Amino acid sequence: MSDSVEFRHLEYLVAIDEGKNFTRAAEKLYRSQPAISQQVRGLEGDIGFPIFVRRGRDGVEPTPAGELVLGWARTVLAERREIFAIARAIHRGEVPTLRMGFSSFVNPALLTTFRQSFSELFPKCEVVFSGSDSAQIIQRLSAQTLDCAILPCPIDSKAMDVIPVANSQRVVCMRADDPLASQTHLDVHEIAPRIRVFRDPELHPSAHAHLVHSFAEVGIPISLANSVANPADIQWMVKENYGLALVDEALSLDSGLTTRPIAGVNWTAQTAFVASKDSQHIALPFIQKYLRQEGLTVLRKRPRGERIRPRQLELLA
Amino acid sequence: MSDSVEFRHLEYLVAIDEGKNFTRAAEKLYRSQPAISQQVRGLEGDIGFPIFVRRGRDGVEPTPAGELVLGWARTVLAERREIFAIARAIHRGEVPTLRMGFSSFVNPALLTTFRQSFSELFPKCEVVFSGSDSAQIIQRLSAQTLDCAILPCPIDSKAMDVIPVANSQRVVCMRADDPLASQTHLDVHEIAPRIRVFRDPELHPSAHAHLVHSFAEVGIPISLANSVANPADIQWMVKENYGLALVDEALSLDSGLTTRPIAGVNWTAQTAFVASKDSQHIALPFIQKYLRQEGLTVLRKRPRGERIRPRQLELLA
DNA sequence: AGAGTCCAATACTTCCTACCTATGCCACCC
DNA sequence: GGGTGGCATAGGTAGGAAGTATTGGACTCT
Repeated sequence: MSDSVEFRHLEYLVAIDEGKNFTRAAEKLYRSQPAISQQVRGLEGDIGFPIFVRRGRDGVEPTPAGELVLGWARTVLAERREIFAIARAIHRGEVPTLRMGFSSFVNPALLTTFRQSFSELFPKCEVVFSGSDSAQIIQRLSAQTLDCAILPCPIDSKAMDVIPVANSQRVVCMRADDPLASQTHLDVHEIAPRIRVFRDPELHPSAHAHLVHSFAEVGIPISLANSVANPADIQWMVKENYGLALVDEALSLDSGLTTRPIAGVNWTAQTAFVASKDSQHIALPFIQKYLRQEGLTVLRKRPRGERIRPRQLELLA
Repeated sequence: MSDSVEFRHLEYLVAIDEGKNFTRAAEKLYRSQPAISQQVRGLEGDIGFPIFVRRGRDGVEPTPAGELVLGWARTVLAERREIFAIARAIHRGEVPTLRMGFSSFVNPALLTTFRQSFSELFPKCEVVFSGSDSAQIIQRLSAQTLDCAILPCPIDSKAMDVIPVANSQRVVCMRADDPLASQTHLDVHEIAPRIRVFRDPELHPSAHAHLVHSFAEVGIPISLANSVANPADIQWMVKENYGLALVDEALSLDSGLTTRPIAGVNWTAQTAFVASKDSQHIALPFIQKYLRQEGLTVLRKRPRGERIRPRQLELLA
């Protein structure tokens, strides 16, 4: 039935659809017009339905079924080019080192997971990581000195392709001997004025704006106090009693510190895989496609034939 | 380069990989062993790298580059079967009516969007909708008397494929003349005891559990009061002063009612496209694939060649 | 109405190549 | 050393993809 359909046919179909006419398609394909005609007729015979409606002088037009086939044909032809380009690069050991940026505020486990998955897919390819602040990373993505990054959301640059990969709770970080530590949940109004350690707003303006917005929703205007550039400094400042801080619940804490969730809010930190839309790294389209389809935690080699299903858990977030 | 790669080659590669040996693959394909050998050699010559390492008596094994190609080959061969089966069904007007369930609590705009998108992709195919409660819908999905559904999350049945399609804020529904309506944001502790109109817990136990959990997080044990089976009844009860209710912000309100957001919480209602994993409807795999890749709002015919990017907005939720 | 045009389909030929059979070659094993 | 399992090579054949030449249908313009 469809077993006789070859890539050749798909190329013809797409050319015809683009040219709106068999003759023009034939020229584009460096074939004679009858060659195209015959192939398409033969194909339509095999599959059992017409792809195009012939309108004589008005050219040809895809049928509804043809539309479906054409859409698929285009993507599958693009995939063929892409896959073999990548595979050839893998074989030659020419997959260029993937230069990956990350903000110090993302959960390091994500980087590890990514690295593992990536090296299973691209065995001979290196990854180098550069940790910095979001603004800097995004600038380097634009400048093509980084290929991709794992960053906290939101990312509002229109030039970036953003794929969410994780979502975790924000909790209050405090000294273990803080009186508040006796409570299992904290009241947002009670702790808000004490939160005085922030990520430097300039290092990720949109994330800061988001935070301000979150506080505003609770009716609390925040006064920016101390700001830091990385989680270690947060912990140091909290320990030295400069104030409380909001941190990712996955953050591994120094001794003497603890965290508590906040009652009444559901503040989460979303983390995303980010790459410039016009980035050149050959593996990127492939990585993005799979991240989109299967998420970060499952981007890995699997037993044959198995299809991973999205995990329901994520929906509970 | 890769232009000479045909589906025939991919079939051979997959058969070889499955049989671990050219000879067995040849038998399975009803070809002679040299035919396979030659095709693979020719292919490897064209693309410029080997797909298999020949280990003599120990059979063959894919190279790293080969692994990548094989993975793609399998999916693309499956797609070919699927696409032509669907396209043929479209042509014959044989795409069976899609029986779609929905909970009365989902935003009706989602159903409209879905229906529009669907009828653009499958022009001759009907959709029939059955509105009911989640528990009932899920049961009917299992019983194969429905093909798919749009339901509020969470869905915990392991037998269901769940694809999130929308996420919206939960707000408090009240009479327009309620004293609280003078506030732009409500305090969760203040309104919690007054929320006395709920969706019937039995109609969607996991969603109810989720709600209870949300309240517990704010330190409020909820006492189940009045329960209803649809949003119209919610509005009626609120109007008749039975209590306040949590509703979707997209809900269109009767006159005399209004809604207000709650400060300090970020309660959202996620809605998902749900189908039984062993559902038979021919169009489902196709629909799911596209929902996963492009989401519900963009599942529609687009100008040629354009690729839709996921919208950054969603990340801000 | 008739000539001109645009385009797909048909008829027939040519030539390529996928496949076949037969055989060779290599590695491993009793 | 002979047997065996497995891929590669050689040479022939037939099916089919592509080419040339031509027909046929639909529309346009004079």
